[in-house]
Amino acid sequence: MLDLAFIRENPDLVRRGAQRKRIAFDVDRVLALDGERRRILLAQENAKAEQNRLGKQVATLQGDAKQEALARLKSLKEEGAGHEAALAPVMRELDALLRQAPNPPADSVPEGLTDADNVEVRRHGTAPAFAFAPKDHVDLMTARGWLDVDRAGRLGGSRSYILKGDAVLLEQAILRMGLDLIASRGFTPMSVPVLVKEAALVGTAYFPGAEEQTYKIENPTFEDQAAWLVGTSEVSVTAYRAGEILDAAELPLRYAGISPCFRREAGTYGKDTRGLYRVHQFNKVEQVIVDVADPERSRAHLEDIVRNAEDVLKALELPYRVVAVCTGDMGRGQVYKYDLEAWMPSRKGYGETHSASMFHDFQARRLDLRYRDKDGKVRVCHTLNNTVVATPRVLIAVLENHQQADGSITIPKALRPYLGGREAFAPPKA
RNA sequence: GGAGAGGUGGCCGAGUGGUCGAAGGCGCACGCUUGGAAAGCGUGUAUACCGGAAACGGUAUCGCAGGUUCAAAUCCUGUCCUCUCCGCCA
Repeated sequence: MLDLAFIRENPDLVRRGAQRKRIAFDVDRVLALDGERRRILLAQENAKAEQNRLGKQVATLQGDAKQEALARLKSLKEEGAGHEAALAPVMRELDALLRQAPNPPADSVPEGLTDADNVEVRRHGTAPAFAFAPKDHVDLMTARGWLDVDRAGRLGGSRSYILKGDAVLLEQAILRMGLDLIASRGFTPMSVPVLVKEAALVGTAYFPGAEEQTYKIENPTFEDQAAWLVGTSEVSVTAYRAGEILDAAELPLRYAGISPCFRREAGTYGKDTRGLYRVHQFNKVEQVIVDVADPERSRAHLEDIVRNAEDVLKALELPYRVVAVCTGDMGRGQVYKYDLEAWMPSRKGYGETHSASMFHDFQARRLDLRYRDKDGKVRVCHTLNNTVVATPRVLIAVLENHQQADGSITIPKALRPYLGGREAFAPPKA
């Protein structure tokens, strides 16, 4: 969410930002509503002020003077009710509009419409040149009894999967390696709720917007608001300190959330239907940073969390590239966004494995996540997040890239300590 | 699922109709005191919005929503959350 005062003072910047992101947003309507709001508010508060002043005197008054005061109070009360009635629809529309306001992208964000317009920033490693016909991860896994999609479908519907045997150990090894790496860089591991109240989704700016992509709970144990399953622990971790005024001395906060993630993937019928690329439930380690409202520091954090993710991909010995997500593909809240894409032989291309977002105060304002700076002034924080590692998608890259001519799969060195020192998975039994 | 207790400022905790944005304490900041420190003393210490160049003024906020009243932290209704006990279950 943008600050209303910011929109008031920078209407052109906001308008231009919305255009660049290809998001419809009526700045003029917001300005008109804001003016209306302030006009009514002033009248309402003046009436209320007189009411309060008079009300205090009433107790000391007698006879006619008292009756007169009471009559005046009555009319003031009616006047106040009138103002309130006039204000309500203005506020309702203004709040709704404000929640839709897109955060202007940084000047350096590449222009574009879709992910096809994203710009490659750098590339690491090269796609393996197989001297044999490489198998895709589904074949590699099925041959070993590691994957059962058919029975999973019966249990959990489409886009379900069951990992078995070494695939489970490999998955856990990858998650744990990622968690250890991020923890060693000062991020506090956090195991957080995946079942959350709607406020957390609204606060992190997923709602309104992503309701269709999110699983809603039919019978939550609380009734004050809807309950949902998060699509990423970013939601829980970023909202963790919501409503607090943080001490600048404890910033930046660095958290590493670990959780299952749930996504409905509505509207993706027929897309990525084979294998583990697009599933409804997966596991992820996520990095989140909360810091002071300083664009340069935020930018430095963004580069840091991208580097952390790159180091995970390097540890997995995967070729990858970093892309700067273009204006049309980046979403309402982000000021800048990088995707990291690992090489996936079966896709004959790079597939997204990480997504790093810099929000400035967009999420924090909704979350009411603030801090007191050196001068004692309360300010809204900046937030960022990025994947550390997510499975099973990354399994695709790991298994496919590391398959050998003899049918074995080499285990990246960084994972071996987590797999009892094994160096490779043997070829499947004939 | 059943029974009970409770939700007040950064924290503890007082407050049952106006003088309460809220006593007192702790914490924190600044100052005095001191060779230095502690103790002691003094002063200050919420957030949002509106108006104002500013000084400052106004409005709102005692879990949340609504009601009674000229006036609500205080009375009424609903609701959410937390805790304790019983039951059930992992």
